[in-house]
Amino acid sequence: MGIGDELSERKKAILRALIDAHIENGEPVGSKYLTSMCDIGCSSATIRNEMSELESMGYLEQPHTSAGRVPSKAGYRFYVDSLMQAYSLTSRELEELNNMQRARISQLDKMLKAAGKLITSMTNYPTVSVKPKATNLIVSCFKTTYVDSRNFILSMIMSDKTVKSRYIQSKIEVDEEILNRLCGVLNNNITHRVSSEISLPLIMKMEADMGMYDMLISPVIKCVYDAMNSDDEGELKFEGVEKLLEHPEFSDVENLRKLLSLMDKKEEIMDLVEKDSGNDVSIYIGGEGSTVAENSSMILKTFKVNGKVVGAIGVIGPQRMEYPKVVAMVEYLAKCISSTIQNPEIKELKSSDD
Amino acid sequence: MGIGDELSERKKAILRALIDAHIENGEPVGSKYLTSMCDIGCSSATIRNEMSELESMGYLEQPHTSAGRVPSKAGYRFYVDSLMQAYSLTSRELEELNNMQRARISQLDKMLKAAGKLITSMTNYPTVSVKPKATNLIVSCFKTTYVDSRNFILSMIMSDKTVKSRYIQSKIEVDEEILNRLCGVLNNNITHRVSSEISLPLIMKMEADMGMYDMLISPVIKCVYDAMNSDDEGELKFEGVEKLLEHPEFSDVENLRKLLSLMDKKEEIMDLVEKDSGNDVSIYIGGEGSTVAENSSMILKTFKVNGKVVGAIGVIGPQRMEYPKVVAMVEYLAKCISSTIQNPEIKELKSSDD
DNA sequence: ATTAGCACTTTGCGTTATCGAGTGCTAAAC
DNA sequence: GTTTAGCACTCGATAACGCAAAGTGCTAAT
Repeated sequence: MGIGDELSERKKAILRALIDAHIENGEPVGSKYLTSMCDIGCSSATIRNEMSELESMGYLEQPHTSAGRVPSKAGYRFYVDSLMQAYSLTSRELEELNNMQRARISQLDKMLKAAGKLITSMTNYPTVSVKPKATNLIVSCFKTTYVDSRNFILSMIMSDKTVKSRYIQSKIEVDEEILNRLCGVLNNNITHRVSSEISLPLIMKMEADMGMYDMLISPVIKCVYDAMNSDDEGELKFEGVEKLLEHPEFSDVENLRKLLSLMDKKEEIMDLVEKDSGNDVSIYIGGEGSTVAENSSMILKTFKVNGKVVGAIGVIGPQRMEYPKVVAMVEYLAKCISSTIQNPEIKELKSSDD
Repeated sequence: MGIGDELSERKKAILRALIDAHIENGEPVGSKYLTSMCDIGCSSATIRNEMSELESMGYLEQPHTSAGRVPSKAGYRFYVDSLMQAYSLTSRELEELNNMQRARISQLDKMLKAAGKLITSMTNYPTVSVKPKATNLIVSCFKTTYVDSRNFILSMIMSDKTVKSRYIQSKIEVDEEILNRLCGVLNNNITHRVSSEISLPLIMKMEADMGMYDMLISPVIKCVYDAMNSDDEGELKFEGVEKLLEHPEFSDVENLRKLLSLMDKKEEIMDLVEKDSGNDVSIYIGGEGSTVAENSSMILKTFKVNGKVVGAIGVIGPQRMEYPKVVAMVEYLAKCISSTIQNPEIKELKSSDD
């Protein structure tokens, strides 16, 4: 880190107390207030001097000459990195979080959605959830299932082990044997190919392979295409945006607009997530040059499976955020989600005993 | 209707011109402005008299004594029902709309999402899309597909003809015969039952039926449960909320908060959609007693298949909305979507991972 | 090195005055 | 009888002013 090393213990204590106070009541904090509320063993004059130095070091800012101090971006940065005290979840909160975990939803999106709702309701900040684009999604195996002479199911086991199914109503009569043949043709020609490789000649070859049943190919190919490309885009979702309005910093619509500009920055956020180490909760303090707007912050936890990012969840809010609490909750829920997606088969089989 | 019948043609013309003007520039409209801009053949004094009457009839309101008039809720109501002129889409707009239609996405959710993005970008209002809860979703047929000795796919054809699939990793070795047996047990015991009917005794009976393979039942049942309940909730999504900030009425956060309270009124909106005739675009002018907040409006078009509501799409915004344009666009897109879902060549609405 | 005391600065707020837009009303004109 | 011109009136918006409160920075004393 290095940042903040030059600070004396007293400066750190003052900075911490000041930011805590500011987070709590939202107003600039003055020297008098600090002396009365916290027991740093010195008078307001001393604190004034210290604050003045903290300001010239870049950790604090003064809205105007005769106001108290407010944390700067660097101040918040140092606070979240080294200063803030871990929040320990109350038993009431733990209970709520565990309730959600007990629901044991099997699909990542649903899990993220449920977690998002929970975090939003518990913190009063909107949740952001990210699902990165599934790059190079390919079908590793086709299966057909006969339903009746006009209907069958096409199941595709994708390279990421998910299954996609399509119910297909056929124009011509089919039977199990024809479906097996179709399945074979698909497996021979399409598996292990990315969607751009499905060329017209290839399609024609498959139609030829199907002989008099060539009509089956075209609707099926359409489904395959659809399935391969459906996740391609990646998703960025916000839940509970309305909660922002309860925070006083957003009574100025301009602030709100700046923060919500995030909603249009899908690509940038995907990048952030992609680059994230994933080991820990990341805190982005907004400001110039950053994806997150001035006066805003984003807290994100990404999930990796086999070293690949498969999703992320977190909250957005004003820079003046209850970091300790939010971090604790995101961390806890993330741990639950991680353990669920890390070893899914165990989960599936274990669910009997609860 | 009846409402507005007592209005002379001149009153109607004045009301229409006034609302048009107000929608355009957002400010209270005075008599002078009306005479100069529109050619109703009379002077400002006459218009003043007419406006005064329109006000006492409830169609107009005066923010304060010395301001122009503003449409009341009833005024807007009458305007959208009878007064406003149809907006004809420009060729540029039609082109954009058709582009989207050409993409021909097969799944309703995806289609709604794409349509929503388009409407939002073309109108600058947020889109709302609704998917009602799938009531009494039951499995009408189970199919199993063998992958290898440790893995198989469970496909469920639901009562609404959609297919859901789950990829299951088994703790014990399986083969096609065992899977067929599992499939039979499931079909015998679960099909045509709603999820609440899947009781513990039933599960135990199925485990008994499976003999030494009873361990398979529990993970499978969990998937079944999951599938039956996954759509149960219904969905209410908002896209492009940030667009609201560009409209001056929302520089007062209070207005924004009121409008966005919709985001928490899932049930009420579902109700509205459920009760909607579905024949036409519905315009909800907000106000007391209504789900939609004061000063806000919602435009919705619902889709029915076989007389059952399967979804809805529309926009929300300030009461001062460009109704003609928005209605035209929603109507057009809705027509496209309807025709696509009415005759689905390939019917697929849900797969295991999206 | 710390602190008490004080002058200084700046915001917020309430008061007042002025301006302008738009109405309602009355009396004249069509 | 309907329409119109003219005018007094009302009310919000804006700016100017002064005052009080909060908080600082600095100086001098501890």
